[in-house]
Amino acid sequence: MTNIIDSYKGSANLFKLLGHPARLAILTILREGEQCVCHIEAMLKLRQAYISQHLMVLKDAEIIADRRDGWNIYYRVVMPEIFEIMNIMFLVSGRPDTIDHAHAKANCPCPKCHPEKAQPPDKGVILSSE
Amino acid sequence: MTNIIDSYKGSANLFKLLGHPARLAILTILREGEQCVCHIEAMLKLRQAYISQHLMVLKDAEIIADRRDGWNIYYRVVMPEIFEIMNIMFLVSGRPDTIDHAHAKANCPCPKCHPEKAQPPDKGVILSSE
DNA sequence: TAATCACATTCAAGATGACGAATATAATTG
DNA sequence: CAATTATATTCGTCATCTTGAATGTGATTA
Repeated sequence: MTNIIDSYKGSANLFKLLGHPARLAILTILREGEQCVCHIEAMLKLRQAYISQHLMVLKDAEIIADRRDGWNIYYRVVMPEIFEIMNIMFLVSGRPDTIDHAHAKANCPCPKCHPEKAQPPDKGVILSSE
Repeated sequence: MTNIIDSYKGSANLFKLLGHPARLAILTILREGEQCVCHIEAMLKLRQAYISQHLMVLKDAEIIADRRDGWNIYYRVVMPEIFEIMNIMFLVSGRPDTIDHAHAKANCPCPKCHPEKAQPPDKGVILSSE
């Protein structure tokens, strides 16, 4: 523990998590704010279980956190410095640091992507309740 | 290749290289300029062959480059952005981004660490015979 | 040219990570 | 409560990474 090498383990472990293209893609999707799993699924066209596995890894490392809202679970980044790191790396690697969400919204069933379904108009239009 | 995930592979591969404590330590040692392998060896107290293996990996990725001078081979970082990335990560992980070279110089036999041997003042005076 | 020095390379076993398949769970709806 | 929806977890196999041991190589010196 008093070893020089060991003192780099924490940083190395975080870098290791960033060393996977799917996880970099997921984090980029979360750059503009929280998103549900189905949105990520629609964006990346990867199996849901596979995405969940990566989300679990990122959550264990406390890079992201989740929040449930009804059927959906929304993930968000809670370690914003990660984006600064990614920015520089994307610059070096010649990769744009943003990603287009538009085309995914059509395929994502969550209420965030379909606000018109969020408050079913025929339910009795409760504009303000308790 | 037209895949979103694939477009992150380049960045991911670089992150993967940073995902190893020994490599982070080596890069930190090179932060202040080129160093020979024996210096890194003296700093980290790791086997020479092991260090060479990591240096090879970093060189293949064109993060570092080498230069031979007599018996010694000096390595230097040729991708300075890597330090900006490491700076941020070390800040997040609570690790100082510098490393003390002083104690290693005593154990490193290279002429850079022992300038007095670099230019023998008088070749005739042999204080201790072989 | 043989010995020495600094460093590189190869090999192999063990450890870790990736990822598909199948299954489980919590919230919601009817 | 049963069915459905969104998401999580477990398991097993295959691939990659790690790391020690042994050995090879180029530059230098005697």
